[in-house]
Amino acid sequence: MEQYQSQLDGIFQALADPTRRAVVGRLGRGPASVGELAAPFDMALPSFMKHIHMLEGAGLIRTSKAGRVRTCTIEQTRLAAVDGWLSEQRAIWEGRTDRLEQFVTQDKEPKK
Amino acid sequence: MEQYQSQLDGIFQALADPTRRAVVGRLGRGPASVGELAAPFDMALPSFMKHIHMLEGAGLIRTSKAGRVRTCTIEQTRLAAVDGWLSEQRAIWEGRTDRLEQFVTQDKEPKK
DNA sequence: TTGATACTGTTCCATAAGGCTAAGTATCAT
DNA sequence: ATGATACTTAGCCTTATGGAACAGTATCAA
Repeated sequence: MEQYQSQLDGIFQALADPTRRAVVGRLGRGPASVGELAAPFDMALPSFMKHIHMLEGAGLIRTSKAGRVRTCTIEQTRLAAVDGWLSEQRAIWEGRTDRLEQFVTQDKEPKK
Repeated sequence: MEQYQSQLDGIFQALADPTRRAVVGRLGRGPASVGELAAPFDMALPSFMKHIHMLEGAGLIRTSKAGRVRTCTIEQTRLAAVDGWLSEQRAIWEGRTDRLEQFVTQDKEPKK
């Protein structure tokens, strides 16, 4: 609950860059290698890798290496934290300040 | 549509700090002066003001001065941009890559 | 008109972010 | 065994962030 805040720091920070948001968007279509992900960007690989590391650090993606290829996968559940924070805000300004704990501490369930 | 991205940069960046998220949370309960907002934080006023400026720059709050007091108000519609981006992501990984324009360019309507 | 209040403006500082190049390692293909 | 591929590591550079102190301005209250 204290670390909820620092997690949000990392998540929002990671999403505050267009390159990283684009990577998240791409990974939404399915896993991809670092090379594939980097291709669309006019940027040296080491620079691009920093973005990958930051996304992984924020928990927004997972990566694993097979041979010389590192494959990245999106971690959808982490975006739920953003969703949770938004719900929290909405709850506040709608006057429903109760039930906040639910948004904050548990992963949001498929809201269908 | 190009500036949609740089707007998101600013919004996510602004939300990537716990002080600023706390201010957003507080303003969700109603307008407040800079002094009131700053009170809970162990921070010099000029430092705190930087956060206010950043939030205003991102369009997340509006401020106006009456006499010597500057009052801040939340701009709920700006958080809708975050909501829109999230919807976009969800649309992508659910395979519905059509209709993206709608999420991107127009304010989301109350999704009741 | 004096003093307190509520910011503002300016400058400084340390660290982090985002980019680069150059060189290194580990696989895979031949 | 060699060369190409796919990252990695290590520095370096510039700008942005988040904090501080200190002095300044504009109100409001007495």
